[in-house]
Amino acid sequence: MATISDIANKANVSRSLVSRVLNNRSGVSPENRKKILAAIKEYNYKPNALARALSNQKTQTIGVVMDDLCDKFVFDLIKGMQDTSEKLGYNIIFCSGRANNEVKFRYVDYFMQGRTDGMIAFGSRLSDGDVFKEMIEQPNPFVLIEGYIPDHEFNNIQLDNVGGAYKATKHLLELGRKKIWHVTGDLHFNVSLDRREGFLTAMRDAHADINETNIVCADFEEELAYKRISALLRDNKVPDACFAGADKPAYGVIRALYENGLRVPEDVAIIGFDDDRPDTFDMLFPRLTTMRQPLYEMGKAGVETLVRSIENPDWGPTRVVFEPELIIGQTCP
Amino acid sequence: MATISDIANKANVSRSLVSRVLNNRSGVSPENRKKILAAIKEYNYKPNALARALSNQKTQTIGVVMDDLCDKFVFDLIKGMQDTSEKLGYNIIFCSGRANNEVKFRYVDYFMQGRTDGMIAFGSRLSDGDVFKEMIEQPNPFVLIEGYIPDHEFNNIQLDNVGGAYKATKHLLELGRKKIWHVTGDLHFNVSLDRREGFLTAMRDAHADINETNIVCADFEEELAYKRISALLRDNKVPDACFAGADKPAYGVIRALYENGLRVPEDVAIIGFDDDRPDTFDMLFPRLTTMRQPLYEMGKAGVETLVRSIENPDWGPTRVVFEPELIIGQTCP
DNA sequence: TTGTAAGCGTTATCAC
DNA sequence: GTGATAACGCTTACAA
Repeated sequence: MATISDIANKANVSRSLVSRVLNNRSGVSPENRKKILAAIKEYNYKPNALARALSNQKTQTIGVVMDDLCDKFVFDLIKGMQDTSEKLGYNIIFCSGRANNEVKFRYVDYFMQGRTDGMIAFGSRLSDGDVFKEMIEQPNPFVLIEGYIPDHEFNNIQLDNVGGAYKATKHLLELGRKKIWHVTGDLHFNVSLDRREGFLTAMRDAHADINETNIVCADFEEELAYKRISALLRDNKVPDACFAGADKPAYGVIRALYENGLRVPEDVAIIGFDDDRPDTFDMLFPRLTTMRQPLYEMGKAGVETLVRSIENPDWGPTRVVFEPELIIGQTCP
Repeated sequence: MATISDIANKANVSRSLVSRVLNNRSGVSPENRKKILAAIKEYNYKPNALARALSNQKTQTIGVVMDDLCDKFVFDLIKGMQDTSEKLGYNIIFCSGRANNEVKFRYVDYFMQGRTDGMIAFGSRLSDGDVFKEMIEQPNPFVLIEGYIPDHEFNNIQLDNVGGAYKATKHLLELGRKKIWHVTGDLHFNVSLDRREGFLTAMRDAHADINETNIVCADFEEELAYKRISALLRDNKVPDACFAGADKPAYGVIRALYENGLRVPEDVAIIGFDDDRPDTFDMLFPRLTTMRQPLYEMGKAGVETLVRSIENPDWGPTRVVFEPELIIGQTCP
């Protein structure tokens, strides 16, 4: 690999002059500039980014650690982060812990060891707490999206999951439904706990009869929701509405209801969460009523917050909370 | 940020000793090792990876440029690359050009400027040719998956798209079907051209009547395939089989057929390509017969090939071609 | 076992 | 306009 010294030698000038040309600075005679550019071209020379970053103390890069890169649910988040970092002049690179804490630790460290100007972590597994604490104890700028740590101040982008679940449940109650079930997501995730809490609060606030309520856990899985709800229906238990903590299980619920001769939304109203639509066959199913999560905007806010921290270290920690929006589909009357 | 000098001062030793401790090398007295470890802990010190890489001339990192990170089709590819780089002791980071050539160029450069030990690019847009040529002209190790450049030798992981399409078409012919249509993917992608070529060759080899054949382009889109096939059916043209250059359009074809009262597979047999299943509702549709692309293995091979090039620069360029596998579903009789 | 000094490829300061 | 020289943070002969 050619270095700046090779170019300097070839052009018979000092490295400083080459550096100036590379950085488009003035103070180089036209002849020298020409010679230098020629040498750069001849050697197909590219400045070494590591050396540059070491000297500048700036990588112009944002690192993102995802819980899992392979989940179509996070596409909009990724797009929001990409578009925004693009606009703000930062490179953005992604990696994922594959739902494995040890790997996640490694990548947090990886980014923090000077390779990026700051990092963003996404996820809300309860077990992420350790990883997040690691981030708090080091000096690089960072932003947590979705995840949080109690009793600490840091850059944080959140969705109001409790409030969203409350709103969804209230919507069902206002439709006159009484026997409302709740299918939770994986309870190892904070979002699931929060949504359950919002559901219960709304029920209590409305003095709804919790005796008729069944809460089942479905791990965000369509199939599991299908099985658990089917089992309840076989017991001759029947709700008149169901709030699912995510869209995938909501679809499982619908399938179980169909197979038991129940109509949606006439017999049972359904609300999901996330606005995470199936990628094909939209057309053959009722469009799900759901709480939309503004993922694109959350990604955008994450990058903006991070860049502000990078470029203006004196800004205090920023917390942004987004509100989920009720998307009216065809599964509520 | 604490540096190695800070630790050395704190522990009252030289930087070399600290370096030895950091790299788990012998030649440090127990007392000094202890003092050094204490200082590291106290300062929460992390060695700067850039400085280290600059000195070592090794980043222990693989960079991957995807055409688009936000496409669930590439999940298995990503997993294959992640698992394999994990096993081989490399960090792996991803970025995507968002189907934008200029951005893709930037990220190829980004990785090549010393930030990674080598890189992998995935994609087969015809317009990628320029980006790929850029890669050929620089000295860092790299692997192209799916993409290729005529008349050049380099590390390349390929799927035999021509052969796969040939096999798929032959399968339909052997079922006794004669009026076979082909729905292509986006023709700005090499894979689409190759699959069309395989289709045509198989038809010619079987002396099938091409007059009855309709070839329509569907850009990998379910909806577009639906529209174009619907239009043909309205013209009272009816096939007895259809080979789709991807699974998404295959589903669009099925929908159009259903709406026109045609049964699958009785009236029309369907084969897709990619084994790219819809994420929900599998159960309500006939399982598609398709040509499976071993994406996980391709990702694995990509990383293995790259690491071999990195660690053994004398190895010549390696080309690996995978064969698609016919997956029997319910859309062929 | 320990420390000095040179080197990795840049940038920036400051004489000339 | 130009070129030494030091600095960025780390590794590694080599000498002590």
